Amino acid sequence: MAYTSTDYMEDEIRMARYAKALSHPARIAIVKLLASMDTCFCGEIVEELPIAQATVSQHLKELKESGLIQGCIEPPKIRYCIEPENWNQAQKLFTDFWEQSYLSKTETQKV
Amino acid sequence: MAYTSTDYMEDEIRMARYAKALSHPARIAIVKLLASMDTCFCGEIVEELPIAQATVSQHLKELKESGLIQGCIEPPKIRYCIEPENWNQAQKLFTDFWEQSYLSKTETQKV
DNA sequence: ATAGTTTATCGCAAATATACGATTAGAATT
DNA sequence: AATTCTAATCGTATATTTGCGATAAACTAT
Repeated sequence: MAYTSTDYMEDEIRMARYAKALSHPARIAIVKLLASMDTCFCGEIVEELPIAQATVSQHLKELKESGLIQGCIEPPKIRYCIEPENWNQAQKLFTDFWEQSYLSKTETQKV
Repeated sequence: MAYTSTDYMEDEIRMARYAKALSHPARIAIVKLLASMDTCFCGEIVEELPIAQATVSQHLKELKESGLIQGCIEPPKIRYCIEPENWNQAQKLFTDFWEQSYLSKTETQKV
Protein backbone atom coordinates (compact mmCIF):
# COMPACT_ATOMS: atom_id res chain seq x y z
CA MET A 1 0.00 0.00 0.00
CA ALA A 2 2.54 2.57 1.08
CA TYR A 3 5.40 3.70 -1.10
CA THR A 4 9.05 3.27 -0.45
CA SER A 5 10.89 6.53 -0.28
CA THR A 6 12.01 6.23 -3.87
CA ASP A 7 9.66 4.15 -5.94
CA TYR A 8 6.19 3.99 -7.38
CA MET A 9 4.30 0.76 -7.67
CA GLU A 10 4.71 -1.62 -10.59
CA ASP A 11 1.23 -1.29 -11.99
CA GLU A 12 1.35 2.48 -11.82
CA ILE A 13 4.59 2.52 -13.79
CA ARG A 14 3.18 0.10 -16.35
CA MET A 15 -0.04 2.03 -16.74
CA ALA A 16 1.77 5.38 -16.98
CA ARG A 17 3.86 3.89 -19.78
CA TYR A 18 0.78 2.89 -21.74
CA ALA A 19 -0.87 6.23 -21.05
CA LYS A 20 2.21 8.01 -22.31
CA ALA A 21 2.12 6.01 -25.52
CA LEU A 22 -1.44 7.26 -26.01
CA SER A 23 -0.76 10.82 -24.95
CA HIS A 24 -0.57 12.25 -28.46
CA PRO A 25 -3.44 12.54 -30.97
CA ALA A 26 -1.30 11.12 -33.76
CA ARG A 27 -0.61 7.97 -31.77
CA ILE A 28 -4.25 7.56 -30.83
CA ALA A 29 -5.11 7.88 -34.52
CA ILE A 30 -2.46 5.37 -35.52
CA VAL A 31 -3.58 2.79 -33.00
CA LYS A 32 -7.20 3.27 -34.02
CA LEU A 33 -6.22 2.61 -37.62
CA LEU A 34 -4.36 -0.55 -36.67
CA ALA A 35 -7.20 -1.72 -34.47
CA SER A 36 -9.81 -1.22 -37.17
CA MET A 37 -7.93 -2.93 -39.99
CA ASP A 38 -6.21 -6.24 -39.86
CA THR A 39 -3.51 -4.99 -42.17
CA CYS A 40 -1.73 -1.68 -42.20
CA PHE A 41 1.52 -0.50 -43.72
CA CYS A 42 3.40 2.58 -42.65
CA GLY A 43 2.66 4.23 -45.97
CA GLU A 44 -1.08 4.00 -45.45
CA ILE A 45 -0.72 5.69 -42.09
CA VAL A 46 1.34 8.48 -43.60
CA GLU A 47 -1.40 9.09 -46.17
CA GLU A 48 -4.05 9.20 -43.48
CA LEU A 49 -2.38 11.63 -41.10
CA PRO A 50 -1.47 15.32 -41.42
CA ILE A 51 2.18 14.79 -40.52
CA ALA A 52 5.39 13.92 -42.34
CA GLN A 53 6.69 10.39 -42.86
CA ALA A 54 9.61 10.88 -40.49
CA THR A 55 7.22 11.94 -37.76
CA VAL A 56 4.90 9.00 -38.32
CA SER A 57 7.89 6.68 -38.15
CA GLN A 58 8.89 8.21 -34.85
CA HIS A 59 5.42 7.77 -33.38
CA LEU A 60 5.39 4.16 -34.58
CA LYS A 61 8.68 3.61 -32.82
CA GLU A 62 7.27 4.92 -29.56
CA LEU A 63 4.19 2.76 -29.87
CA LYS A 64 6.37 -0.26 -30.53
CA GLU A 65 8.51 0.54 -27.49
CA SER A 66 5.39 0.79 -25.35
CA GLY A 67 4.50 -2.71 -26.48
CA LEU A 68 1.04 -1.79 -27.75
CA ILE A 69 1.89 -2.52 -31.38
CA GLN A 70 4.34 -4.61 -33.35
CA GLY A 71 5.68 -4.61 -36.88
CA CYS A 72 6.16 -7.61 -39.15
CA ILE A 73 8.63 -7.20 -41.97
CA GLU A 74 7.16 -8.01 -45.37
CA PRO A 75 9.77 -6.71 -47.75
CA PRO A 76 9.85 -4.07 -48.90
CA LYS A 77 7.10 -2.99 -46.53
CA ILE A 78 6.41 -3.38 -42.83
CA ARG A 79 3.03 -4.52 -41.67
CA TYR A 80 1.98 -3.09 -38.35
CA CYS A 81 -0.58 -4.52 -35.99
CA ILE A 82 -1.73 -4.56 -32.38
CA GLU A 83 0.35 -6.63 -29.97
CA PRO A 84 -2.39 -8.74 -28.35
CA GLU A 85 -0.80 -9.56 -25.02
CA ASN A 86 0.18 -6.06 -24.02
CA TRP A 87 -3.01 -4.67 -25.50
CA ASN A 88 -5.03 -6.87 -23.17
CA GLN A 89 -2.84 -6.01 -20.22
CA ALA A 90 -3.30 -2.32 -20.90
CA GLN A 91 -7.02 -2.75 -21.36
CA LYS A 92 -7.27 -4.49 -18.01
CA LEU A 93 -5.13 -1.89 -16.23
CA PHE A 94 -7.28 0.95 -17.53
CA THR A 95 -10.59 -0.83 -16.99
CA ASP A 96 -9.73 -1.55 -13.38
CA PHE A 97 -8.48 1.98 -12.98
CA TRP A 98 -11.71 3.62 -14.09
CA GLU A 99 -13.80 1.07 -12.21
CA GLN A 100 -12.00 1.63 -8.95
CA SER A 101 -13.54 5.05 -8.55
CA TYR A 102 -16.46 5.29 -6.19
CA LEU A 103 -18.21 7.18 -8.97
CA SER A 104 -18.30 4.13 -11.18
CA LYS A 105 -19.91 2.18 -8.36
CA THR A 106 -22.49 4.65 -7.16
CA GLU A 107 -23.47 6.73 -10.15
CA THR A 108 -25.84 5.74 -12.87
CA GLN A 109 -24.00 5.66 -16.15
CA LYS A 110 -25.67 7.47 -18.95
CA VAL A 111 -24.39 5.77 -22.11
CA MET B 1 -13.22 9.79 -41.35
CA ALA B 2 -10.33 11.38 -43.16
CA TYR B 3 -8.23 14.11 -41.63
CA THR B 4 -7.92 17.64 -42.82
CA SER B 5 -4.40 18.55 -43.72
CA THR B 6 -3.86 20.17 -40.35
CA ASP B 7 -6.03 18.66 -37.67
CA TYR B 8 -6.74 15.54 -35.70
CA MET B 9 -10.23 14.56 -34.69
CA GLU B 10 -11.93 15.92 -31.58
CA ASP B 11 -12.16 12.67 -29.65
CA GLU B 12 -8.55 11.85 -30.35
CA ILE B 13 -7.45 15.18 -28.98
CA ARG B 14 -9.65 14.77 -25.92
CA MET B 15 -8.46 11.26 -25.26
CA ALA B 16 -4.82 12.19 -25.77
CA ARG B 17 -5.29 14.94 -23.20
CA TYR B 18 -6.61 12.50 -20.61
CA ALA B 19 -3.88 10.00 -21.46
CA LYS B 20 -1.27 12.68 -21.00
CA ALA B 21 -2.66 13.51 -17.58
CA LEU B 22 -2.18 9.86 -16.65
CA SER B 23 1.22 9.49 -18.28
CA HIS B 24 3.24 9.79 -15.07
CA PRO B 25 3.28 7.29 -12.18
CA ALA B 26 2.89 10.09 -9.63
CA ARG B 27 -0.31 11.27 -11.27
CA ILE B 28 -1.71 7.75 -11.50
CA ALA B 29 -0.96 7.33 -7.81
CA ILE B 30 -2.60 10.64 -6.95
CA VAL B 31 -5.76 9.86 -8.88
CA LYS B 32 -5.94 6.40 -7.32
CA LEU B 33 -5.74 7.99 -3.90
CA LEU B 34 -8.52 10.42 -4.72
CA ALA B 35 -10.65 7.70 -6.25
CA SER B 36 -10.31 5.43 -3.24
CA MET B 37 -11.05 8.03 -0.58
CA ASP B 38 -13.87 10.48 -0.58
CA THR B 39 -11.68 13.08 1.06
CA CYS B 40 -8.09 13.97 0.35
CA PHE B 41 -5.98 17.00 1.16
CA CYS B 42 -2.78 17.92 -0.63
CA GLY B 43 -0.79 17.22 2.53
CA GLU B 44 -1.94 13.63 2.68
CA ILE B 45 -0.80 13.11 -0.87
CA VAL B 46 2.60 14.59 -0.12
CA GLU B 47 2.99 12.15 2.78
CA GLU B 48 2.04 9.23 0.59
CA LEU B 49 4.36 9.88 -2.35
CA PRO B 50 8.14 9.89 -2.66
CA ILE B 51 8.32 13.41 -4.07
CA ALA B 52 8.51 16.96 -2.74
CA GLN B 53 5.52 19.16 -2.00
CA ALA B 54 6.24 21.50 -4.90
CA THR B 55 6.27 18.58 -7.28
CA VAL B 56 3.01 17.17 -5.95
CA SER B 57 1.43 20.58 -6.35
CA GLN B 58 2.60 20.73 -9.94
CA HIS B 59 1.13 17.31 -10.70
CA LEU B 60 -2.14 18.34 -9.07
CA LYS B 61 -2.22 21.39 -11.28
CA GLU B 62 -1.85 19.28 -14.40
CA LEU B 63 -4.57 16.89 -13.26
CA LYS B 64 -6.86 19.84 -12.60
CA GLU B 65 -6.13 21.27 -16.03
CA SER B 66 -6.97 17.93 -17.62
CA GLY B 67 -10.33 18.11 -15.90
CA LEU B 68 -10.00 14.74 -14.19
CA ILE B 69 -9.88 16.21 -10.70
CA GLN B 70 -11.02 19.33 -8.92
CA GLY B 71 -10.12 21.11 -5.70
CA CYS B 72 -12.50 22.59 -3.19
CA ILE B 73 -11.09 25.24 -0.90
CA GLU B 74 -11.62 24.46 2.78
CA PRO B 75 -9.41 26.96 4.49
CA PRO B 76 -6.67 26.52 5.28
CA LYS B 77 -6.66 23.30 3.26
CA ILE B 78 -7.79 22.28 -0.18
CA ARG B 79 -9.84 19.16 -0.57
CA TYR B 80 -9.25 17.35 -3.84
CA CYS B 81 -11.61 14.97 -5.51
CA ILE B 82 -12.51 13.38 -8.83
CA GLU B 83 -14.45 15.57 -11.27
CA PRO B 84 -17.35 13.24 -12.10
CA GLU B 85 -18.35 14.53 -15.51
CA ASN B 86 -14.93 14.46 -17.12
CA TRP B 87 -14.06 11.25 -15.31
CA ASN B 88 -17.03 9.55 -16.93
CA GLN B 89 -16.21 11.05 -20.31
CA ALA B 90 -12.65 9.77 -20.06
CA GLN B 91 -13.83 6.37 -18.91
CA LYS B 92 -16.11 6.11 -21.91
CA LEU B 93 -13.45 7.28 -24.36
CA PHE B 94 -10.99 4.69 -23.12
CA THR B 95 -13.53 1.89 -22.82
CA ASP B 96 -14.65 2.42 -26.40
CA PHE B 97 -11.04 2.69 -27.46
CA TRP B 98 -10.01 -0.68 -26.06
CA GLU B 99 -13.23 -2.29 -27.19
CA GLN B 100 -12.88 -1.13 -30.75
CA SER B 101 -10.01 -3.50 -31.35
CA TYR B 102 -10.83 -6.67 -33.21
CA LEU B 103 -8.93 -8.45 -30.45
CA SER B 104 -11.48 -7.48 -27.87
CA LYS B 105 -14.20 -8.88 -30.04
CA THR B 106 -12.65 -12.18 -31.09
CA GLU B 107 -10.35 -13.23 -28.27
CA THR B 108 -11.41 -14.86 -25.06
CA GLN B 109 -10.54 -12.62 -22.18
CA LYS B 110 -8.76 -14.30 -19.31
CA VAL B 111 -9.67 -12.21 -16.27
C1' DA C 1 24.63 -2.69 -61.69
C1' DT C 2 20.95 0.88 -61.61
C1' DA C 3 16.82 2.75 -60.32
C1' DG C 4 12.77 2.73 -57.53
C1' DT C 5 10.09 1.80 -53.24
C1' DT C 6 9.50 1.77 -48.42
C1' DT C 7 10.71 2.85 -43.86
C1' DA C 8 14.23 4.05 -40.30
C1' DT C 9 17.56 7.12 -38.63
C1' DC C 10 20.27 11.50 -38.14
C1' DG C 11 20.70 16.20 -36.98
C1' DC C 12 18.72 20.05 -35.51
C1' DA C 13 15.49 23.56 -33.40
C1' DA C 14 11.80 24.62 -30.54
C1' DA C 15 8.70 23.42 -27.11
C1' DT C 16 7.30 20.73 -22.85
C1' DA C 17 7.99 18.13 -18.84
C1' DT C 18 10.14 16.98 -14.41
C1' DA C 19 11.97 18.02 -10.01
C1' DC C 20 12.99 20.77 -6.12
C1' DG C 21 14.48 24.64 -2.92
C1' DA C 22 12.95 29.02 -1.82
C1' DT C 23 9.47 32.13 -1.49
C1' DT C 24 4.78 33.83 -1.43
C1' DA C 25 -0.15 34.01 -0.41
C1' DG C 26 -4.28 33.11 2.19
C1' DA C 27 -6.42 31.95 6.29
C1' DA C 28 -6.60 30.69 11.35
C1' DT C 29 -4.74 31.13 15.77
C1' DT C 30 -2.47 33.28 19.43
C1' DA D 1 0.35 42.33 14.74
C1' DA D 2 2.93 38.16 14.86
C1' DT D 3 2.98 33.21 14.20
C1' DT D 4 1.62 29.01 12.21
C1' DC D 5 -0.27 26.09 8.78
C1' DT D 6 -1.34 24.75 4.01
C1' DA D 7 -0.68 24.95 -0.71
C1' DA D 8 0.65 27.57 -4.88
C1' DT D 9 4.07 29.80 -7.44
C1' DC D 10 8.80 31.30 -8.87
C1' DG D 11 13.21 30.39 -10.60
C1' DT D 12 16.27 27.25 -12.35
C1' DA D 13 18.48 23.12 -14.16
C1' DT D 14 18.05 19.07 -16.75
C1' DA D 15 15.78 15.87 -19.67
C1' DT D 16 12.37 14.55 -22.92
C1' DT D 17 9.24 15.32 -26.79
C1' DT D 18 7.81 16.92 -31.17
C1' DG D 19 8.45 17.89 -35.92
C1' DC D 20 10.72 17.78 -40.21
C1' DG D 21 14.20 17.79 -44.08
C1' DA D 22 17.85 15.08 -45.47
C1' DT D 23 19.93 10.91 -45.75
C1' DA D 24 20.65 6.00 -45.20
C1' DA D 25 19.32 1.18 -45.31
C1' DA D 26 16.94 -2.81 -47.08
C1' DC D 27 14.81 -4.87 -50.50
C1' DT D 28 12.61 -5.26 -55.58
C1' DA D 29 12.54 -4.70 -60.19
C1' DT D 30 14.64 -3.56 -64.42
